[in-house]
Amino acid sequence: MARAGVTAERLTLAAAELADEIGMENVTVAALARQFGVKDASLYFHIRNAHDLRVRVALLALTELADRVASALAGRAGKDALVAFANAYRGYAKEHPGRYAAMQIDLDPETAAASAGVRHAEMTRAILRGYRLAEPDQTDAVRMMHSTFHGFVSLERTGGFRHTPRAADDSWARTLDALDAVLANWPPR
Amino acid sequence: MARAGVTAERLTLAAAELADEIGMENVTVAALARQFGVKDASLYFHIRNAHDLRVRVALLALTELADRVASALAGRAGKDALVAFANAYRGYAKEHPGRYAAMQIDLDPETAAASAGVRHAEMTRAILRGYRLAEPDQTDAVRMMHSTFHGFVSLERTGGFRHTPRAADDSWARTLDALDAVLANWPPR
DNA sequence: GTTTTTTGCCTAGGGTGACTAGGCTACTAC
DNA sequence: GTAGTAGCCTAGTCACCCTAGGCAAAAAAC
Repeated sequence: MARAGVTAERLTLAAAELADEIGMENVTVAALARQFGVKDASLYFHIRNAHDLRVRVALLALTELADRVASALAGRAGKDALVAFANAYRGYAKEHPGRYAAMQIDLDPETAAASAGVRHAEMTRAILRGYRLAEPDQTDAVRMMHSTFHGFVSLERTGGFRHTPRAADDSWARTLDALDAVLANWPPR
Repeated sequence: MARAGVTAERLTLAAAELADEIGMENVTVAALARQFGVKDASLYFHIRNAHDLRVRVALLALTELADRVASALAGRAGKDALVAFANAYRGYAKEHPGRYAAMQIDLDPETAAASAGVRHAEMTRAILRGYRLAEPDQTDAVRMMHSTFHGFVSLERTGGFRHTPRAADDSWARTLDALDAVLANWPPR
């Protein structure tokens, strides 16, 4: 019997692609095994369990997103950097809804600390250097930025903007304008 | 054999409470049946299927949240109203994490249109009257507000703020300050 | 107050998915 | 070549979702 050549990496990538196609909630060990022409039991040689698989997809997505954001950010500063970051973030979520969904599972603290999530935080802080915010304002601003991006993308994806005709793209652009304005003029305590 | 007195409403409420205790992903038809001392097959007399149950919990949560926000908003205007809305929203999510998670499934358009979600939108717009924003800025601002609230609560819940010592409460308060500032001074096109 | 209808719950059973134990076989290293 | 190990297998358990069909309790009709 020929071997299928399954590895944890190939499984993770296939799971990510499957997630983008059919939704993360439909990515099962059994479905993945079918894709590889292999019995589901065989996959447990490469992954610990279904949760482990989901964590791997989440880490993959975090890394991919961080890479994308990093290259979008190269050579930019100020509002330019803010917009580039935001568009890279939203673009990734739109192109890879399944991967984006996978990112939302909560990782245990050690895993999270070792993930590309920390690169996100660093890059967000880097943007804020253009706005000259001191701690603790900087942390608050990072959190607000992240909240806005994630919230917008998340609501857009679940159809939260459907009931109003206004295009999401336009609201997104204006939201970034507003975010830039408030970062440039962060309210004093 | 005595009847258990199961109704769709009681099932929905029990499912919501179960969700808050053990997480929405663990709310199963089987678990719910056990709570009522009944066989799982019996529940299908009251609910169509597992998805129907989740939708019911989502609608319940949307209504509860809208009620809570409405009473928090009574008699307030301007930043006062903004903060009251935001705190009611975040408070509900913190007290009822399972219900909040249930709210995130995407409803089909008709169901969403008939849900309490529209009340949320109305109330958000009501707040913005204090800031005198005309369309389409108003829609953009509504979306930004909602994104910020949802994003913050969502990140907080999945532990996105764990790696920085700054208290989430403080960042929340400052985020609301920033939101108030940007609404009061919405950037011109 | 009996009959009829409806309602609420049951048992039985099929389908899918997660996972374990234990076996066989193809590569790898010596 | 032989030993070991890595990759895949079958077989089987358990949980959950859901349907079909039966029976008894409650409600409605007479």
